[in-house]
Amino acid sequence: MSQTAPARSAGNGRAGREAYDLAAVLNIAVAAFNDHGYEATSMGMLAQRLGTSKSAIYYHVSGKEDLLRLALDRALSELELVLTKEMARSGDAGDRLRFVLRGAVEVLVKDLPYVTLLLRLRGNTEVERQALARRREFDRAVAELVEQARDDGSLRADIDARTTTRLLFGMINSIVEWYRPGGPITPERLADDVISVAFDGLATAR
Amino acid sequence: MSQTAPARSAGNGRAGREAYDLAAVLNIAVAAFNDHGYEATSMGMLAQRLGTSKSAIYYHVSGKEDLLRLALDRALSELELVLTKEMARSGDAGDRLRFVLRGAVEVLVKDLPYVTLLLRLRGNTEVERQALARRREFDRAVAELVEQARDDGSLRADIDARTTTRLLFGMINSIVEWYRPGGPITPERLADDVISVAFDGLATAR
DNA sequence: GTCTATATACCGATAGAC
DNA sequence: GTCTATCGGTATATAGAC
Repeated sequence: MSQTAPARSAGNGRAGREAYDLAAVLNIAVAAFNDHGYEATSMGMLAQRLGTSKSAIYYHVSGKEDLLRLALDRALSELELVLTKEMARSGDAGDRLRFVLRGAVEVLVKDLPYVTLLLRLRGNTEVERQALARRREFDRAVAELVEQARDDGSLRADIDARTTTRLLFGMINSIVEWYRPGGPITPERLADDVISVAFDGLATAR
Repeated sequence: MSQTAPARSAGNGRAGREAYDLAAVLNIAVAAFNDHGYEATSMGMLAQRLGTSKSAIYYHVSGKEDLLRLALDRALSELELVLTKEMARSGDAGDRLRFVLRGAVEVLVKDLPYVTLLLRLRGNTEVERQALARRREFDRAVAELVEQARDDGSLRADIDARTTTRLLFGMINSIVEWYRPGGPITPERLADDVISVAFDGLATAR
């Protein structure tokens, strides 16, 4: 666990310096993990990027795995929030599926480095395995929506639901490998394009 | 470089034992790299999986990075072969694009562990960076096909070609994360489904 | 070709001064 | 809160016997 538990409460006056530090450490760490891979990133490299020493980092977090855990929790919480919002909606399964996919793209863009880290997990440690379990649960919930949409007749039924879900996620998740905010494509346009390609395909309109 | 250069020449009589050994080492290594990540895989782990010692491995290859280089070369050579075959074909750009995508899916399934390793590279070492450069060249060639197909009118033009190519690859490449040969979906069916979803979309036929 | 033993370097993490 | 110095462990890779 982090040694600076109140770090997440923002706007706590002058004591906010600690919160900024933890956030800065986490941002730098996630960027380094994504650049070189989690295992290939040493605490020494993080210290170098932060312009401090290894010990200074250990004051803020209990270790390298703690940084990973905090980062993954942020990504997973944001994704799970999309499902929470979805459950409060009306509409048929097709509409709700579109809502979730759009929400996933938005989270992916908003917290790009954090979601990138999540999507590259290999399950080497217990922290990673627990994160993967949470991610699988998210995937399972979306897969259920896909099945409902299929039963409703809004999705084609000649391809099985599991394959459909996986190809959908494959397309969406791959966004972290190339999309960079601030480029020519806005997040809204990106979400539109993804959903349009997924549902209507690339071929010229029939 | 490998110390057993003639290892690739198959069918060389009784001396074929060395070839088998190198192939076995490579297969085990690639599997381990995919399970734990390249950096997180130690030579000791490979020795354990092979039932020998670290030194025995160093007799066959010059080091851990040599194993990575051999594995990536195999995956890249197979993918590049698809483009070579494509250039000898006639037909419009749309047909040729479908041919390349189908070929990519087939290579991906046939050499699943090797392509998986390729797709997970981070570019930490020179070997990885050179492999990434070759992969980018492959991607660029396919992107060119996409543009031609767009100009021909066989692909929709309301989404830019780069985004189209990336979403296509995202869907195809994600196959390594879930597809397992020997399951209920044959490679041919998989290729059909991927191309069908990519071109016609998931929505019920209009 | 494979083994044990080891050289050398770097890893994550800690101690203790300031 | 950050520093230098260092611990114990493990990594890649090699030496030399067999």
